[in-house]
Amino acid sequence: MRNELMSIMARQTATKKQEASNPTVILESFLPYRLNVLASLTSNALAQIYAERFGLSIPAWRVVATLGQYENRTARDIAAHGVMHKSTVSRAVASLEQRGLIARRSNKDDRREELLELTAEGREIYEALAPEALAFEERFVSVLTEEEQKLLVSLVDRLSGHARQLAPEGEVEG
Amino acid sequence: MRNELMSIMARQTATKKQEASNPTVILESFLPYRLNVLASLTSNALAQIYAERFGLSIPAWRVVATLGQYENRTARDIAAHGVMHKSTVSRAVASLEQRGLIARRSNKDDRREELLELTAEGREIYEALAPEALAFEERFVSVLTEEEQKLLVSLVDRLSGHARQLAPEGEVEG
DNA sequence: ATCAACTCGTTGCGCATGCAACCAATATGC
DNA sequence: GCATATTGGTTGCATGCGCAACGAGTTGAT
Repeated sequence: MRNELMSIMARQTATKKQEASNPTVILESFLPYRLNVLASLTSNALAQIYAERFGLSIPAWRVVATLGQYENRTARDIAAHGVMHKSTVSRAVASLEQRGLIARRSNKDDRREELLELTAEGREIYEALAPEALAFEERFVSVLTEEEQKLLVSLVDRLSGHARQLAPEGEVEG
Repeated sequence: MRNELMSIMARQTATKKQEASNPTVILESFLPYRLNVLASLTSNALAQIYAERFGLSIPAWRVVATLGQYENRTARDIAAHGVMHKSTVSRAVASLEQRGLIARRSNKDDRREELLELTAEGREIYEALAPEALAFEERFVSVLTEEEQKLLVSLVDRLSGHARQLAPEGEVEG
């Protein structure tokens, strides 16, 4: 069962021979690398949809997607959930507001934070975008069985939870 | 079994109610999103190791890691394998060469491409880095059983292979 | 009530990134 | 053989990013 990545790299079978004292990172099975590569592949592909068709950056799409699913949420929530820097979210929010796709109303109980929500126009875009995103995902995961898909999500869940714990408190969202 | 991500977002159980005509992307089970978040978490954590301790950027680390595993490879190979833009790799290679960590020799058979390899100093850094990277990975995946780890890699394999096919030819590496 | 510590969000700055144009070398068509 | 297309790699440019500093609001201690 030949796989793609091997075929790219392994012109000869020229993998460095392993000496006991010199551990080698095998990129093909090194999860941080593999996960990043896979994430890039999916990001790039998905980004085409919402960039070309709707003029949204990745952070902007995430804000819209979050507010599409949760009626309202703060910038901080969105940043933490998506492991984005707060300045990234701030700028995405600013541009979406300027385009009239989202609105902010400051929370009476804590006037530092502002609750964000989609405008009617914003929701229109979301409702155009969501089916495309779901269709993309479906194509993307179609190589896996239903069971495998669920399994994958649960593995990713557990890894993400664990990774968040490993990350020192402040480091993730700046 | 409460999970981390839910606890961040689900203050109330305020998920938008689903109407038949308005599909909603559930971010918690939307794989492109989840994979990117997980990749960010691991990248950020790993990056601390090779940035702070060895002054390497992510692309630079990838070049070093590739040449540590495969004796020599071209910039193009490295870019394609890691789904990086060729200009990103070009600059990483330039800086590594300037620091004396890698060397290039142009291929006699095709003088457009240059084979890259670690210098002695480069290999020293690799050999210091590799065990740390492996130790990090071990901690990272320690929430999974051995079987689950293998399973995950194989799922990622299949998804990556499939995603590479979906990506229009030129789009991935510019 | 006051002051320090903390939090949400914004912004100036420097740097890295992707894009597109480019050069040199090779491959392809005629 | 010659012109054209393609490929590996570099670079100028504009954009986006993370960082760190900041303002405004809140919390907690005294």
